[in-house]
Amino acid sequence: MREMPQASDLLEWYDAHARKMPWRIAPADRMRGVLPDPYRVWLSEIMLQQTTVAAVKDYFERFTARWPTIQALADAEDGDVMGEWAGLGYYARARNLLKCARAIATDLDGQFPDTMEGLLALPGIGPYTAAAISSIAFDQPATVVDGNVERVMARLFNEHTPLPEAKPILTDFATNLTPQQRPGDYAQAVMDLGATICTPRNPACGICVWRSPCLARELGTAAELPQKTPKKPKPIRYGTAYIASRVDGALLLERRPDKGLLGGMLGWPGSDWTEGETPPHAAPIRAEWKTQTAEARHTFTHFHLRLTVKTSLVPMDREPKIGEFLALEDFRPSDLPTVMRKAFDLYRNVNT
DNA sequence: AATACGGGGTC
DNA sequence: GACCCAGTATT
Repeated sequence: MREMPQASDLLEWYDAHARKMPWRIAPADRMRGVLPDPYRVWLSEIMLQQTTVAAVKDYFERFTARWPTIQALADAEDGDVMGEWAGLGYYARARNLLKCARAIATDLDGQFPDTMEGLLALPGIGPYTAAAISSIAFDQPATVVDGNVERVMARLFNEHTPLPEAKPILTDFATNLTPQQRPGDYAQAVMDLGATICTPRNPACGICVWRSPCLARELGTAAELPQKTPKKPKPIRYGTAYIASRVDGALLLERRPDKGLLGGMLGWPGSDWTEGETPPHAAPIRAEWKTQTAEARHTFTHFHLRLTVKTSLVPMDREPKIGEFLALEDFRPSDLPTVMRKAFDLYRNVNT
C-alpha cells in the first residue's frame, strides 16, 4: 500500500513558508484563534479569481482603504467602484461585488453567511470562492479547488484525464485530503504549494514537502500534468474608437452597458468590433477627425483587437450624439479598462 | 457541455 | 509577439 500525502506535513511546511499577504492572518496567529475579517477574505478571493497575487495586492489595499467595511462598499457609487477596479479585468466581478455587498448589507444585516449554501447563493460566489471563505474566514473543513489545487492533485495521483473532464476526479482527491484540523491554513497551504513549488512549468519537486508520496514525481510526469483539452485560436477583430477633446480640455466618454465585454466601464465611443474589418458606424459627434497612424492592439480572452483611434478638437457648443463630456479634472486614465487606456496613450503621444 | 469574460507573466 | 494561466455566469 502506497503512503498517502499527509495534510499535517503540508501544514508543517506552511507554518515555516507561508507567504505574507495583506489579507492573510499568519499561521502562528490563526493557531491562537485569530480569524480574518470575512469582508477582507471575500474581497481578496473575488480579486484573486483568475488573477495573480502580485496583480491583486495594490487593488486590495486601495479598496480596503477607501471602503473598510461591507457597509461602506454597499454605500459606494457604481462608477467609483468600477473605476477602482479598472485594469484588473473580468469586470463582471466588480458588478457582482457591489450586488453582493448590497445584498449582505440589506438582507443579511451586514453579516456574511458561514455556510456553503448561504455563500453560494450570493452573486459572484461560486464553488471555489464559497469554499475559500468558508475555510479561511470561518475555519470550516470546506475543500478549495482552484487551478493550483487541480495541478497538485493531478500530479500527486498521476491523473492523466484532461481538464475540464478531470475536475470531479481531482475534486474528489482534494476532498479526501482535507483535514478537520486547521482547514483554513490547509486551504491556503495547498494553494501556496501550487503557486510556489508545484508550478505549471519547472516544478520544484526536489524541495516539495509532498515529494515522497507524489506519483508524478516518481514517474517523471509532473511537468506534463494536468492535461488540458486544446484551446481554439483567437480571431482578430477590428474596430474604431473616437477620442474627442473639447477646447476646454473635456473628453467625450461613454459608460458602457452593464452587460457583456467591459460592461459597466468607462470607454471611448466607437464602432462594434468585428472580424475581417471595422463595421459601418457613425462618429459620436460632428468633427474633423484625424486617424492616428498607430493602432491600439489588445488581446482579450477570446479574440485579438486592432483598434483604429480617431481624434478631434471640438468647439464648446457642439452637442455629442453619443456619450458625455467629462471635465479634464474629473478624468483619470486609471479609471479606464486597459484597452481604452491604450487608445488614450496613443492620443496623448501626439498631443504633448 | 460550451462559451463569454481581462490582463499579466514567461519564453 | 505567441503562448500559458485561471472562476463564475450564462446558455
